[in-house]
Amino acid sequence: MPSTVEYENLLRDAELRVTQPRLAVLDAVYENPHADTNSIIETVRGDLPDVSHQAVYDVLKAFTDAGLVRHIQPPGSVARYESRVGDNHHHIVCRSCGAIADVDCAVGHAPCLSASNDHGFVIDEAEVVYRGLCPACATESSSAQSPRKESRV
Amino acid sequence: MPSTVEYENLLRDAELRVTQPRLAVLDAVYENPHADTNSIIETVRGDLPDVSHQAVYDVLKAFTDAGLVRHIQPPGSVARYESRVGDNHHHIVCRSCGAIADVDCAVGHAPCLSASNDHGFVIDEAEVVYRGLCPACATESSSAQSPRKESRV
DNA sequence: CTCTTAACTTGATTGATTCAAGAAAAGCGC
DNA sequence: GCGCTTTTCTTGAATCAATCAAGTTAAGAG
Repeated sequence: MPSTVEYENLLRDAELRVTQPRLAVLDAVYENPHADTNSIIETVRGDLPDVSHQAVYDVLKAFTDAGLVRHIQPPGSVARYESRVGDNHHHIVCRSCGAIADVDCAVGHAPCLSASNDHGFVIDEAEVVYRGLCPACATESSSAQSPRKESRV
Repeated sequence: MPSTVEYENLLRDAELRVTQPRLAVLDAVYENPHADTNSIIETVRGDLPDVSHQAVYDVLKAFTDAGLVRHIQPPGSVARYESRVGDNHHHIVCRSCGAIADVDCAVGHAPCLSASNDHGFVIDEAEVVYRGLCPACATESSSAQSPRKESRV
């Protein structure tokens, strides 16, 4: 949880003006990993009740362009944002509840960058989305041997 | 390009009723790899001008559930569909023009399934999205050495 | 040929995201 | 500190993929 001063420095280093909405959005993204835009808007309004949704959209776009936050788009979900940038990490999405967790690269160095047939494309990045069950949902579906109720999967 | 009879068999094998809209959608997906829903609707209407968009949505969902087609959601794009199913292949998306191509697994067997820290998730699939430049856009941006104009990347 | 059920049509609705125009305020130089 | 310029924010509307709902049609079983 960086301090306000640290947030201000982050903004200034990125050559972005320091404003209340921006500080609040930055804090919201740091405090809520993988939050969607709407959650961020609500979190921001906890501090600044009158911030417009448009401002948050604008700020998130500015942050993404500046590399301050990362914009991810898990299949079946709306846009989400995270503060962890600069490393090559991926995500796992729970099929059942949609929970998202960070996953470091399996192999130390960019793992899947070597495609077998790249069709002449110049590949510079590989993003991996793992699918599976989060601990809670996995426990639920495997331990719920009693067929009394449909386990929501 | 499978024949109509082959399409019919595909449908029957999947325990789906054979209808004109379904045959047309199936053909559209086979003929237009990675087409988005709207393109499919337009293609289908080339054969059957009065098909409703809702029918196409319904059919695509039924096909996806039955495993006849695969539903993909490249970041920054609407839903797309492809007929290549059953193998573990991935996609490369051009940053510049959005073109999509298939990419076989780098390593023969599910390449990135071994995450270093899975947070207790039970991982059963890994989908890789490669980002880069398609041959056309790569040529454009690298051969344009003259700095007269901003190369759009 | 009839019946049942799945599929399709029509029309409205949702909801994330974007667009547009004007008002506010950040940070510059003075 | 003070005004100026530019960016940022507010307000309000629009877009568009996707979904929902209710009624009609037609596929396939018997």
